Amino acid sequence: MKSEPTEYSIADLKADRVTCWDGVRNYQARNFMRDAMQINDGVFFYHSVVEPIGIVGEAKVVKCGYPDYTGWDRKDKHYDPKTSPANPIWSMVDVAFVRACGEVITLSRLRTIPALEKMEILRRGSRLSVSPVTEEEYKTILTLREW
DNA sequence: GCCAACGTTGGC
DNA sequence: GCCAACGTTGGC
Repeated sequence: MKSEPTEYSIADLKADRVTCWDGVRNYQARNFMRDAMQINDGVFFYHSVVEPIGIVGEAKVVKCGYPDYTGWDRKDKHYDPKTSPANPIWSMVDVAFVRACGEVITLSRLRTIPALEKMEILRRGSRLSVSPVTEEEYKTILTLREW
């Protein structure tokens, strides 16, 4: 799960302990949250845009896909007039903090790992803010450092 | 700050 | 239903 740390960082998640992953307004990313993510699924928290870019921690799913109610909140920055309580379009999950990396696992390092070659987030032009990680990729990333 | 890649919109 | 125009994302 990708986030710009100026918006929401791993430190924020650590402080909050649990957060709802609201504001995703992309259908593919929504589908992963709505249809695929299950309770206790592991999640890597990725900081984008701000240096150093990369994986900064681990979280887990504690609540499965449910309507993102910020979509029909006119005051919310992710307000979307197309959605409503009667017609919920967007979904979110809740994730809980698990642990932070002592040091960021940088994007440039991830790109050097052959086992991660096909990972969605490393695909050229990938812009999905929520993307799948295979079990093998997950285990590989866990070996990259002390957690 | 640039720009490639991608998703969305809307005219036809 | 096509596709040009536009807006956004995000690495560099």
